[in-house]
Amino acid sequence: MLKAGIKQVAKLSGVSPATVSRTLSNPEIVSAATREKVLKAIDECGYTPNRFGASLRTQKSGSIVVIIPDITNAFNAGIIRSIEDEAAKVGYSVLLGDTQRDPVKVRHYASMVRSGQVDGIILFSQHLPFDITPETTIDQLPPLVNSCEPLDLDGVCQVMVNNVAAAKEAVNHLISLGHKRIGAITGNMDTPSSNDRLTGYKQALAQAGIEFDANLVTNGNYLIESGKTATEQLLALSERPTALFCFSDNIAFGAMSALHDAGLKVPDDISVVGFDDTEYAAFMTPALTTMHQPLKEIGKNCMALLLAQIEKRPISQRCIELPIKLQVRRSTAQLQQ
Amino acid sequence: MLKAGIKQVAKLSGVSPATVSRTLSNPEIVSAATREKVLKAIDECGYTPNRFGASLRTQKSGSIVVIIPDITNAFNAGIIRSIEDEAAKVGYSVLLGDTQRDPVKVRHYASMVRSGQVDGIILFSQHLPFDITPETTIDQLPPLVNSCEPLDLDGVCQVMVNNVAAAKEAVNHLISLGHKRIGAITGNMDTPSSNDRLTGYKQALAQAGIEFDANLVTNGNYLIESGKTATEQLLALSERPTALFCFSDNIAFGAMSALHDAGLKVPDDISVVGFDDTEYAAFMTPALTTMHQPLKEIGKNCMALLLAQIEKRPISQRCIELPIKLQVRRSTAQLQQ
DNA sequence: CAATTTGTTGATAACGTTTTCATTGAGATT
DNA sequence: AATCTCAATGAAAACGTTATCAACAAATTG
Repeated sequence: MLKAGIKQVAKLSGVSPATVSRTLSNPEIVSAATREKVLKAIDECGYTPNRFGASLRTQKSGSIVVIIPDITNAFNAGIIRSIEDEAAKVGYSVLLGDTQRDPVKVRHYASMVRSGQVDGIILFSQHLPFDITPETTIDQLPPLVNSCEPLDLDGVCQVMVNNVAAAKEAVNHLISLGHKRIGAITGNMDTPSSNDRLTGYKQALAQAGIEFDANLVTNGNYLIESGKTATEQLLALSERPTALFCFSDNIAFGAMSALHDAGLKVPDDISVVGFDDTEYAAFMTPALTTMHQPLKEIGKNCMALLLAQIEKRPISQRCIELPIKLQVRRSTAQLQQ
Repeated sequence: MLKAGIKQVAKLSGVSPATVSRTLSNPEIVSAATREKVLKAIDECGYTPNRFGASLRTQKSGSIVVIIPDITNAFNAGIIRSIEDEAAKVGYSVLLGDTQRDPVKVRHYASMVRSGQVDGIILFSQHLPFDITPETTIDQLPPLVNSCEPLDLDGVCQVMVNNVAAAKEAVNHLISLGHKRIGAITGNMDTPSSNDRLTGYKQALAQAGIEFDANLVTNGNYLIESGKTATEQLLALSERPTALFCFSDNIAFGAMSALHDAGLKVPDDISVVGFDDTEYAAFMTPALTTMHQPLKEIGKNCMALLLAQIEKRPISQRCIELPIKLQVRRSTAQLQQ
């Protein structure tokens, strides 16, 4: 029951280590007879190839790291699950790079590609975790795909969602229901996603000829709590909004809580729309109207794009934009006069 | 800018590779002068030690895998975040073993310890993912800690919560409010946690002299949806329950949704208690009374116990039971006559 | 029948570390 | 002065694979 190496297997089956290796990685180039012998020996001594030996030789780790601000967030968790799923299908392992927004941790995880511990990075952040000079070209970077929070660097593989358009669609929905005083509760304003959604909000307003009122936008941080406190602030306004555009479902969840506490009925007294369409959305009371994000597709595309880079395959489209669509439920209604 | 190895550093600083290695892992045994030289050279050529070279030599990967049924679940996500945090502190990486309850994936991830890819396993499952014979002794197993869903094997390190006692406390709370017809919505009944909670439920009932009514327990699966459908079933009973004990917050969330649809007010018409105290609990309407699980502590203890095994330190207490306490909020109230 | 191709296999050399062991020289002890 | 100790270093041998290259037999071709 001692840990068996490739040499033991070789000896046991009467072939060379090379042949054992071939039997495992290129079965078709070894004769049926020897293959059988080797397989039997492997089974007999319970041999499992040592990853480090192989990796050291091939310079491939078979792992990737996903650098993500907070695994606890349902949106992030959904994507990472999809990534894990796709990675597993192609024999890759996923290292969890939960950073809690700590730049030190981000860099730590990013450095793993230098030490060879991972073959590539999926990055959910707008900050490139490397030091680069202006002369640095894209192909000097390690395999990397950037998702959801675009970083400002041409040529990097990205899988995104059009946050401006999505926000616009969300707000247009409210406008079409007769709302004019539409509050907005943002996520962290240091993220591109939140900025883009704010831009979309403004564009929708402008297009409908509604004047932008800075008092109606309150900054949150994508967390439930912030949705609640922001809503309380908005309700304290002398002229309160008749609808709320929340930049995440979590925020909407907090908002609903605050609205209930204030004795307001959704959607009769006030409409609310969320963003993400997490699994909670459909079960809120009332069921939340929200922008549906294609988590599964995001993960899938991230992994595909990363794999192409790792395997140095040509990539036709380095920038993938996934559709995001409005999921209308019961939390929005025609404005009551 | 080519990737530098230890040999380049050695040449650049005029020492041997051995000294470079020592400078990095045992700085104190190399003279200050050479240390400085080496450090300067390292900095100059941007050297990062190759993980595989080191791991091959030391037979240590510096990684662990956490095998968990579903990262999307807020409870699981909370624990894994804590594990990642603790692991990072001691220089370990966390491989994400999200299995979606697929035994094949469980075994795949478990096998990583055999291939050397990870040094240990944190397992959230009641099934041991190895083939063992009756003669197998504990110290033949790889470093392993089992959490939340106890596996039936003496001597394995475990960090647990007393689900029987916790459930009992939850139900006693309802009983103390005058409830007698208390519905239960279970999680997956193939898990020990759910069975234990059901046991606790029955014990509390028995202790209060309330007869157990099988009609009042409905099987869910820890997901929101199941909470909703289970509640609908319970409400269809000729004599419906006056309180609901939900085996997870997600279930409670689904239950609240169903109750609202049925026009019932919580807690006036029916009380609800959950289990987990996820971040959503406090913001439900009404705020959910629930059993608080110490996610952070669970993760912390898991990692500590695993590390002790990896480093072959003596372990005084192999079985850790963490306290779980009732968090009373607004979803439970005195039974109205 | 000789020449060439094809299909299998083995020997061997890396891959990049760490660690053991031996060596050196300087300072301390007799 | 001769020996001993000790700290600092280097040489070299692993760790367990895989890939290259050469070798050999068998099969095909001219």
